[in-house]
Order: sequence, then C-alpha cells, then structure tokens
Amino acid sequence: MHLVPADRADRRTIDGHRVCDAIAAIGDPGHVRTWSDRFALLADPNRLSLLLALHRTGPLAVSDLAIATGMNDPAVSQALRLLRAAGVVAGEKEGRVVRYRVVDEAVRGLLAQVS
Amino acid sequence: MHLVPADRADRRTIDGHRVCDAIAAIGDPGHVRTWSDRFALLADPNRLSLLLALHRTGPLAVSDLAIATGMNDPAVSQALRLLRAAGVVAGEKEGRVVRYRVVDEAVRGLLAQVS
DNA sequence: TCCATACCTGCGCAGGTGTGCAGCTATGCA
DNA sequence: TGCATAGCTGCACACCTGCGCAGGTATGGA
Repeated sequence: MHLVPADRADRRTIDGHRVCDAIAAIGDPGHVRTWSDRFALLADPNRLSLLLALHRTGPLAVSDLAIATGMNDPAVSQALRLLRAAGVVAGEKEGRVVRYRVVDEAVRGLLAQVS
Repeated sequence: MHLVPADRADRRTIDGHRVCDAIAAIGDPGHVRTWSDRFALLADPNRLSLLLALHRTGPLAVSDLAIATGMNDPAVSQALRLLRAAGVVAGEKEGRVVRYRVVDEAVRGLLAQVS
C-alpha cells in the first residue's frame, strides 16, 4: 500500500512501511479536526469547570454557575454560548431562568474520564 | 454545607443547595487545571495526528511522522518537544534516529476514546 | 577528514482566544 | 405602570499559540 500523497512521496523514510501504517492510523483529517475541536472546548479551565458542574450535578442556572466557578455572569454566558454553538450543552428556559445541561455524548464520555 | 467562598457568599442564588453540589463537583482547581492542560495538548489537529499515529502504530521516527502528517520537520520537532515537556511522549535515541512513543496513561485513555 | 542526514532551536509574524466593561433585552412582581 | 433581576451582546484590549524560515548540533559513512 502506498498511502503517501504524491507531493511528499520523494522524501526519505526511516521505516517506510510504518509510515503507511501511521497514515492509516491518523485516518480522515476531518475526523481528526472534529476531535481536536472537541478537545479545545475542554482545554479552558473555566469551561471545563462549567462542564464538570453540569455533568455531575445536572441542570444549573447561569447565575449559580457563576457563583460556583467564581466567574462573572458575562463570562459564563459567553462560555455557554460557545458550548451551545458546538452542540455540547443545551439550555431550557423557565421564566427568566435558563438551566443548562450537557447533551453531547462524546463530551460526556470525556468528562467521565476526568477522575 | 457552605462551600461558597466568603467573597461571593452575598450573591443571590437560584438553587442554593445545587450551588454547593456544583462546587463539590468541580473539586480542586489545580486538578481541573491539570486536565484542561491535558485537553489543550490534544486540541491541535497536528498534535492530535501525531499522538494518534504514535498511539496506534507504536514508536515512530520524527521524519516519518513529518511525512505521515504532512508537517515539516521543525513543526514536528516543536510539537514533540511540547508533548515531551508535558510528559506525554518520550523519545528513544538509536544512532541519529529518535523514535517517540506515548507514555502518559491518562492521554492514552483519551486517545482510545477517539473512535 | 569531509559530507550528508536526522533532529533540534531561536526568532518573528500572523491569527486566534479569553476577559472585562458597558449597555441591552426580557421576565416577573408590586 | 414601574422596577429589579436573569441573562445576553458588542467592543477593545492584552495575551497566547502555531508555523515557517534560517541556522545549529550530532551521528554515521565515504
């Protein structure tokens, strides 16, 4: 199998066959991108705190999240907007209170690994 | 239990008791930081590609990683330096070839979730 | 000794990201 | 109707990060 793209087929390899294995292991670039984007959402301490709180204690209001994390309201709001745009959390409006929860299965799997 | 720090004890809560649950759920800030740093290492498509290649095909040389990912050598080198400084990968020198592998258990767990 | 190779490092730039501030919208109650 | 509260948004700023380029170090062979 020659999985090496033509534009770099002339470069010297150390272990030629393992290069092909590596390319197969990496797989679809779009898929890799999807996962790196997911990891990026968890890469901020504030966002990770929000997600851990939501994941382990269930639906929470924005104000309560702000108090629990020590962030101020706009910061929480913007973080949740980002997470909502990515489909990681969803908010349910009850009167003037919005309670958020984690809805992405892949992210829940990652949060479960945070011991 | 009153887990809310004094500096924000006067703020209004929506669900008072759940705030305490949330604070307990978040846990030690240092621990959260450790994990967000870990996620940050996986948040770059190039670094994630390198780690997936190393994780699924075993030890690989820098040049081969460069060919497999389409990066050029300095970029691979710098990425590996970052990962090595974080204790995620380790390199073994054989002559003038350095083969890297993933040595961090937590990261291996995360990589295993990348289906 | 000389050279090619494998890898590493420093530097500078472009691009993205988190945050605070001020102000806006919308809901509920008196 | 008037007001306080919950939440959202826009903007400007400082900060960080990834990358390419050029050049440096170390190993192995002619």
